[in-house]
Amino acid sequence: MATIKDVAREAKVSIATVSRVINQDDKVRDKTREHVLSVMKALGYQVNVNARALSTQKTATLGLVVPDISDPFFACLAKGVDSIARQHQSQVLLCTAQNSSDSEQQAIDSLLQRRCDGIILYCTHLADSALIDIVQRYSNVVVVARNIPEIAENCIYLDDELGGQLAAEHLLALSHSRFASIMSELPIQDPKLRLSGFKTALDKQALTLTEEQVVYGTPDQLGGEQAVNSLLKNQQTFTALFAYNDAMAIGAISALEEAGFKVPDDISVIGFDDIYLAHYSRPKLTTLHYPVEAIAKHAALLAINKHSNKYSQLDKTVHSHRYQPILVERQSTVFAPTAAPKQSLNESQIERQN
Amino acid sequence: MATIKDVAREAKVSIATVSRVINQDDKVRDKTREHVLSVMKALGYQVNVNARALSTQKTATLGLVVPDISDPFFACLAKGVDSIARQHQSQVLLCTAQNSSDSEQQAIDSLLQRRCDGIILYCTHLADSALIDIVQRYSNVVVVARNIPEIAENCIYLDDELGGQLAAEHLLALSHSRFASIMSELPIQDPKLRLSGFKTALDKQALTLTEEQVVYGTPDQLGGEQAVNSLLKNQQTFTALFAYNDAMAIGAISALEEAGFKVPDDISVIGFDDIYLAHYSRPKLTTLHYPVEAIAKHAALLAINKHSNKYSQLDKTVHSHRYQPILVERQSTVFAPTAAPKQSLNESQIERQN
DNA sequence: ACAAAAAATGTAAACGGTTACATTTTTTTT
DNA sequence: AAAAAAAATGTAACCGTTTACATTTTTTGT
Repeated sequence: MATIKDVAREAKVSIATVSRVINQDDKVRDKTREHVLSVMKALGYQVNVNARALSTQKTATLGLVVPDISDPFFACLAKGVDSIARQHQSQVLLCTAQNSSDSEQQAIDSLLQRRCDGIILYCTHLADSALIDIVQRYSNVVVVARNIPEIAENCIYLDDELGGQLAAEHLLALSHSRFASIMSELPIQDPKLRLSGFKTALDKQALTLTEEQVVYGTPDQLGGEQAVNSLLKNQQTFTALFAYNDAMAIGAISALEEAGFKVPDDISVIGFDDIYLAHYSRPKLTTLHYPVEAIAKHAALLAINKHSNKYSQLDKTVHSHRYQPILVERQSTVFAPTAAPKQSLNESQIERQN
Repeated sequence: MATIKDVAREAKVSIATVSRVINQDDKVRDKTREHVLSVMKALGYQVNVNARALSTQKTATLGLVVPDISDPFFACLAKGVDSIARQHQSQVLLCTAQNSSDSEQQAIDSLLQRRCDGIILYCTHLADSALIDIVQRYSNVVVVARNIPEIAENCIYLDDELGGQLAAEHLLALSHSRFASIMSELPIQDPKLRLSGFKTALDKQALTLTEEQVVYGTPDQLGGEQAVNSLLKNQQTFTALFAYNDAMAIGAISALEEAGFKVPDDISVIGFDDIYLAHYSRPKLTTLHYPVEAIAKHAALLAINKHSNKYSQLDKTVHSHRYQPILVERQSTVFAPTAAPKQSLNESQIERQN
C-alpha cells in the first residue's frame, strides 16, 4: 500500500508538503496541491492513521465493551456510542467479553493498548475494585449501568430501584395483590436494586414478596421460561409478574400460555428495558423504558471529554449521571382478575408514550 | 501513559529486552524477565499496538461496515465477525454507513486508513463498479450479501432467488393461489432476486404476480405496515403474503390484524431472515432462515486469509461462496382458507427446525 | 530591478514499538 | 583456566506520520 514517501517521490516534493496536502494545511500552492492530489489518487493512497496516531497521540477511536453484541439492548448501546463517535470523526472498536471477569479485564486491556480516546464499559462480572483501579489510572474510561461511589464521576447509570418502584406502583394501581418476580442470576447490582425498589413499594401497602416468589434465571427468553416453570412447579399463585427484562418477560408469557394462563387476562406481566422487542411481541409489553441510547451517548461524550480535559460540551447541570426509567403502558398488564371492571387502555395513549 | 522507554529506563535494561519480555521471547533470563515484568506492572504499562502495527504491518483488526448496528440482522452479522476476530486475537472496528453511497465509501476509506487486516462489507447503496474497484485494489476486502461476478472470489452471499422459490413452493403446497408481496425499496439485488425466485415458482403452476400485487417500502416494521395498507387500499385480495424480511412481515401482520384479517387463518404471511424476532412474535413467523452468522464467519475468515495469503484454513471444497436459505415452518402460514381442511403443524416439529 | 516581507517548501526529530545484527556475558568443553 | 560455543543483552534502523524550524522561492513595495 502506498505511503506518504511514495507520493512524495512520485510528486517530486517533500513528505512535509504531502502531509500538508493531506491535512488541508493552506500553506501550499494550489498548483502543488492539485499535483499531489492527483498523484495520491493515481496511487490509491490512503493515510495510515496508526502512524498518525503515533505522532498526534490521538486515535479517533472509541472503545466499547459489552457482553454480547447480538443482544438488542447492547446493540442499542453500540448505536448510541457509534453516533457520538461519528460526530467526532471517530470509530467504534468493539470488544465482547464472554461472561467472566478475566475476559472483561482482557477486553479492557486490549482497548487500552489501542489507546482509544475514550472507553465505555458495560461489565457484568468485573468487581467494583477492579473498575476503580482502572478508572483511577485511566480517566477516560466510563462505566455504564453501575453506580460506584468511589468513581462516581465516571459512572452513568439508571435508577434501577426507581424502576422497581414504578413497576410495583403500576401493578398496585391495577389492584393486584399477589405477585411474583423473575430476576437475572448474574452477579450485578441491577436485579437486586430492581427487586428492592419493587419490595419497597409493596411494603408501603403492607404487601410482601417472599423468597419463594422470586426465581432467578439467565436474563434471556429461555431463562424467563424456565423461571416461570419453576414458579408454577412450586405452586406459587400470582396475578402479576415482574420480570428482570423484556426478554425474560417474553419467555415468561410463552411459558404461562403454555401452562394455560392468559396474559394479561389471568396474569399481568411487566418487563424492563423497552427494547423494540417489547413493541413487537403479542401482547405488546408493558415495561420500563431504559434510555439506553441516551445513556450510551452521554457516556461516550463524557469519555471523550475526560480524554481531552474539555468539559465544556457537557453541561453537568442538565444531565445527571443517574437516569430515570419511564413506565410505558402497553397490553401485558391489566386490572387484577378479581378486582374492579377492567378499564381498557386507550391505544392512542399507548402510542403517545413511545 | 508509560512507554517502553519508561520501562527500560526504570528497569535499567534496553528497550530491546523489554520488547522481548512483552513478546514472550524466550531469550531472556528468568531473573531479568521477572524484574521487567514487575516494573511494567508498577508503571501500569500497556503496549501501544498502534506503534506495534507500524513496525509489524499487522493491526489485529477486522473492519466491518453495516447500515445499522441496532438492526438485529446486522447485530448477528457483527457477532459472527467478532467470533472470528477473537479466534485470531483481533478486534472488530465497527463502521455504520448512513444510507448513501458516499457514506459507505467514507466508511470503507476509514477502515483502509486503519489498515485493518480484513474488511467485511455489507453495502446497500454502493454501486458494483465501486466495489469492484475497491476489491481489485485491496484484496482483503470481502463483500457480503452481493454476488458480483468480476470479484466472485471476494463475495459471500445467499441464494436469494432460491429463497423466493422456497417461499412460493411452501405457499403453493398449502394450496394458496392468490398472492401479494411486500419488498424492500432499497436499490439492491436482494428484493429483486427474492421476487424473481418467487415468480419463477408461481410460473410453474401457471400462476402470476402482477405489478399491483407487489408494494415496496422500507425494510422495517413500519415499512411493512405501510406496504400492507397500500395493498389493502388498492383492493388487492390475497390469502398469502411474501415479505422481504421478518421485520416487514411483523409490520404486515400488525396492519392486517388492524384491518380485521386474522393471521394465519385468513391470510398466511411468510418472512425472510429468521432473525430471533421471528421466534418472539405472535404468531411465530414462518420464514426463510438466513445463515447470517455462518456467512459472517466465512467472510471474516476469507478476509483474514486473503490478507495473509494463506488459504490453508479455508477448505474451498467444503464451503461454497453461495449459501442456501432454509424454510422454517412456524405458525404464520397455514392452508388456504377455501382449500382442504387445515392440517395444523405439530409444535414439536417446529421446535426441531430451530 | 532590488531589498524586504511573505509564502511555500524542505529538513530532521519525534512518536513507540520490532528486529537484524553486533556485542557482551555466561556456560560448556577441554 | 582458557578457548569455544551458547545465551543474553544492546545498538540502531525502520515502520508512516506530524510538525517546529530552516531554507528557498515568490510576491510586494519602492
